[in-house]
Amino acid sequence: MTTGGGIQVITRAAEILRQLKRDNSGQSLGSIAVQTGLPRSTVQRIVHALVAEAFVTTSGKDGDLRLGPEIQSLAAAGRIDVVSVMRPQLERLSEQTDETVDLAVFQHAHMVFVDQIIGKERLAAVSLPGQEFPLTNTANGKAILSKLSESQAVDIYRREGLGRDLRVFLNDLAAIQERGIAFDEDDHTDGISAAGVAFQTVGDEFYAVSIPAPSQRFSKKRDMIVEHLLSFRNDAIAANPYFR
Amino acid sequence: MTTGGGIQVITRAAEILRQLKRDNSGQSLGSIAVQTGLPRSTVQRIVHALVAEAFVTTSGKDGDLRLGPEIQSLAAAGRIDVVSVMRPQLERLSEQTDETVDLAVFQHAHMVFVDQIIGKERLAAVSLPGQEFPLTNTANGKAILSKLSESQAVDIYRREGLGRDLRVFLNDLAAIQERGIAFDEDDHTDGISAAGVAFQTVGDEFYAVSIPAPSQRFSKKRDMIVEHLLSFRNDAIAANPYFR
DNA sequence: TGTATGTGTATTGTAATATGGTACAGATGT
DNA sequence: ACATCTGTACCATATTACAATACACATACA
Repeated sequence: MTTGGGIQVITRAAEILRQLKRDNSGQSLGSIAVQTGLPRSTVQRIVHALVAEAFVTTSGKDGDLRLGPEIQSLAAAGRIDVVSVMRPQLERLSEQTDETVDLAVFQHAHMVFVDQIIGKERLAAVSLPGQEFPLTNTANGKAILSKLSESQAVDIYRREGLGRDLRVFLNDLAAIQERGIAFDEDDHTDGISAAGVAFQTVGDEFYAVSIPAPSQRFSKKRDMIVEHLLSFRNDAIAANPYFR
Repeated sequence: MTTGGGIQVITRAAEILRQLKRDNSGQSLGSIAVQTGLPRSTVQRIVHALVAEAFVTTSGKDGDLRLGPEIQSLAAAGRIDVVSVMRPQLERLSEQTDETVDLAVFQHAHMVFVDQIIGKERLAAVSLPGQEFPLTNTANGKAILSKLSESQAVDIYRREGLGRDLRVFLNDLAAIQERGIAFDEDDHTDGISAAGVAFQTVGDEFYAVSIPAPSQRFSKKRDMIVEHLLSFRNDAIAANPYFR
C-alpha cells in the first residue's frame, strides 16, 4: 500500500507486518505470500528474520504467524502522552472560545475526564479529572459512541439504560457521524449544554474534547463554538499522524 | 555469516528501533550511528526507509527521530487478551490448590479485578470482576508494588494512607522482591489471608495473580499454595514471551 | 570571526547481499 | 492415491544494499 521507501526488504517487511495487522488470527507463509503478492520463498526469508527479532511470533503450530511481543515493547516505549500533547491545543481552544475545555478518554464503557482547561468565565460546577461520566447523555460521550460500532453503541445504550427510544438514539448518532460533532442540551446536567468532538489514537484509544457552558450562553455562542471545535479537529487531530 | 537473524537490513533496522526504544526523546542519525556502531550513511538509509513506513517519526526539528505511529497501530492489532491467555493457567492453579484464584490489573494507582476462578470450597465473600482494591494491604497489590519504582510505591503508599510505618512498608516490599511472592494476613479483610505474585506484559501493563482463603485454612495450606504460585510464575509467565 | 563539530542530504562504484525459482518432506483432506 | 496445503532448504544470479566521500547548513566555542 505504502509507496516504496528506499529499501526493498524493509518495504516488504512492512507490507508483511501490515498484512498481519489486517488479520492477526494466525496466518501461514503461503497466505501472506498470496495476500501481498510476494513470492513464497521471499516471504519465508523475511518472516524468519522478523521472527528472529520477535516482531513476529510463530506460536508452535502450523500456519500460525502473528505479530510478536517486540512490537508491544516498542509501542510501550513510543507511546505518546495524549494529555500533554493536547494541552497546548486545548488551551488555544479555550482562549478562542473563552470557555472551559474538557478532555476525556473512553475506558471500560465509561467516560473518564483526564484533563481540563478552565475558561475565564468560571462555571459553578467543574468536573474534576478522574471523574467518570456516562456516554449516552453527554456531548463527548455521544461523540465517542458515534465512532464505535453500532453493536458496541447499543450495548452501552442498554447498560446505561436511560429511558429513551433506541431509534431516536441511533438517529442521533448518525447525525453526529455526519457532522462530526455532538451536543448535549441540558441532558446530563440541567442548565448546562455542551458540544464535543471525538478522535482516536492509532493505538485505538478513544478520546473526546468537549466545551460545556451554561445553556443560555451556550446557545448564543453555539455557532462560534462549533466552528472552533471543528477547526480544532482539523488542526490538532487530522494533522497529527498519531490520531484519526 | 549472518549475525542473529538471516537478513542483514532487518537485523540492523531492528537494532535501530531498539536503540530508539532505549531513548525515545529524539535522537539524531549520528547518535544512532554511534550507539549502534553502524556507519552513519547506513543508518540514514535505513531510517529513511523506516520513516517511509511510519515506524519512525521525524517531528520536523533537527535530531528528532522517534518511534512512529505505525508501531502503535501494529501493537493495537497484536495486543493479546491477557484474561483469555491466562484463563487455562489460572484454572490449573485453582485445581492444584483447590482454592479461588484472582487475576487483577494495575490501573490508575488502583488494583482492578479482571478475572476469577472460583475454587471448590467456595468463599462467602467473592470479589467481582471490575471491583477495585487498594494496593498497600492486599497480596496482589503488594506484589505489584514490589515491581514498581520506589518513588511510585511511596506515592501510592501516601495516597492510600493506611497508618503504617513507611520503613516497615519498604522492608516488606524488599522481602517481596526477593521472594517473588507477597502475602496479606488478615490485613485487607479480617479472617481472609492471601498470597500473590505479580508480572508485567512487554507492553508494561502490570498484573497480579492471588489466591485468597480463610486464614485458618490458608495457614495450613500456605507452603503448598506458595509452591504452586511460584511454579505458576515459571510455567505461565517466564515461559511466555509476552510477559516478564 | 574562524574552526570544529554537529545536523540532514546526495552521489556513486562496488560486491555483498537479498532474491526467488525450484525441490523436498510431512500433514491434511479430498 | 491425489491434490493441496504446511514449513524447510538449496544456490546461481544480478539486483540490491552498502558505506565512503562530499556537500550545505547550524550551532558552539575560542
